[in-house]
Amino acid sequence: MNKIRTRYAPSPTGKMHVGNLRSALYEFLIAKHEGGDFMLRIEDTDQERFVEGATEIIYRTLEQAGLRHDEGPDRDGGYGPYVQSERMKTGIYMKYAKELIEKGEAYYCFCDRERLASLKTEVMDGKEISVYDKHCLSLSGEEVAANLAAGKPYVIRQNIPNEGTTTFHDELYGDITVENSELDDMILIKSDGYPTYNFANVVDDHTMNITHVVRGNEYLSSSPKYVRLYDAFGWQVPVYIHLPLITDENHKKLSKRSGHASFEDLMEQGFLKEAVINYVALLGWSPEDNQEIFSLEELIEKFDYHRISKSPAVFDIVKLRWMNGEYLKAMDFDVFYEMAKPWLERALPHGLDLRRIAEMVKTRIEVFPDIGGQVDFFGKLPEYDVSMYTHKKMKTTGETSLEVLKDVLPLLEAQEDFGNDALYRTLLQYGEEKGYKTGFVMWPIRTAVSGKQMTPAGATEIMEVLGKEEALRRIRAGIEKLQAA
RNA sequence: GGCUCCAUGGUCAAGCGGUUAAGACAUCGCCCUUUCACGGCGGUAACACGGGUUCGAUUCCCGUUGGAGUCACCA
Repeated sequence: MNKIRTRYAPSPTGKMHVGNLRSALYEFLIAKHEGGDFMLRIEDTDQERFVEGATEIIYRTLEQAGLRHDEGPDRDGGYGPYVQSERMKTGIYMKYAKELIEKGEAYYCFCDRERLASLKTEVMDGKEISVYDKHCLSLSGEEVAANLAAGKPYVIRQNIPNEGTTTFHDELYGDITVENSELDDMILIKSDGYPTYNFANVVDDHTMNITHVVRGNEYLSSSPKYVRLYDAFGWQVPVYIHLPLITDENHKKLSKRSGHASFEDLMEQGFLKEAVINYVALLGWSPEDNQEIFSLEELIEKFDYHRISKSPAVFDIVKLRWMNGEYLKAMDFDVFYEMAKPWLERALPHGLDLRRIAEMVKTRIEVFPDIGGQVDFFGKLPEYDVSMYTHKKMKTTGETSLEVLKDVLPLLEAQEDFGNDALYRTLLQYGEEKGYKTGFVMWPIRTAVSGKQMTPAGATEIMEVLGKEEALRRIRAGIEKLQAA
């Protein structure tokens, strides 16, 4: 039994969105679960779509996510080069294409784009569909040679018979059979000499000894063509594992084009890479038990690709937030502080004690599970309008709230130490004297002082951040508002 | 439109012929509640529909409906 080899083969066209990330993750996990190798190959055969710097984004993202590849452009494993534009220079694709031509499995095609366009047939929703008519297949050897000698531009097409069917096996979806007449004679080599994805993919996967081809199931319906290529060469067909799609809330496939969240975007929003990996792993896969929180190591250990789901999954950022919160809560404070610092510095203008505020942030993380939103609350605190409300949970009413605020105002005015602990002791003492429950006292103050019903911080914490002057101003404003009501 | 795939609550999902159909997120309600240290309890909510097969279907088969993907000198 050979060692399992999987690959992540992105085209460098921009950031990696969540769907790309999950593909890479599953490819990584499938290999690592069995102690195999995970390889990175850059598929840059389309010069028009090439985006400057995109390759670096791929490296950075994989690195950040902890999906370390065993082989790749920057890590030779004996199967290089790992970038298709470089592989092309070795003549590998043309060599194999010619082999197919000799076998009658491919042929030169000199049709220009205009002729191709005339083949297209209009369909209902405005989409044009074309099936090549094998026009150039009937060219004689002399004609081909003459065209070639004349320097006429050409492509090389795969020759698929119009009769019969083609079947291939997918580990998840089982056997899939299609009529050959449904299969277009796809282009293997483009007129610029570059191979198409379809061809380069097959040639590379074989020559790089990839055992398990793991990819999104948008390739499911074209896979028979690939299988025909393997058969034409007499190569062993790899194990296919097509992954269910990840969709947005409208059940549409995630794409860079539609501006769906990339891994980088999520990082910028304050999500933790561990949380994102963990969440994404669970989109389309579930363990035997009910475990939900996994480290990458645990995923490697427990990931059995037979348990991958067949139906598409909606990317739900609400659940990601929850999971992120779980990781944040479990995080060591110093690590958390270092991470939150940039946000704190950005959000908090005054010379406040960042460490102190980071403590507040972390202990109340469940309100805003991403650091960004959490810190943002403290940063925006000075902007929030003061407003009062009645919180039925505490059995408080406008009247009792008013009473508490009035009682407490002089106490706070007399308060010298406006730190959290001191404030708390004062209010606690007040509550005890009155025979009030703590919450009964805290809720009206917290609300008056923060202007929000749900806050990530307690009353005294907020007052500490606001400072004595501003806190008192808000309490007075709250009193006025309640009196007016 | 052709072809391919998919179909358990709003979302992620367990289930693989016999279950009161798990669990999580979200939501609703009750309780607790500044920090130092954690929330707890409960509710609403699903097998798309119709035929089979079977003693018995969420589970197997067929059809219908719905959704998605794909149909480029893009990957």
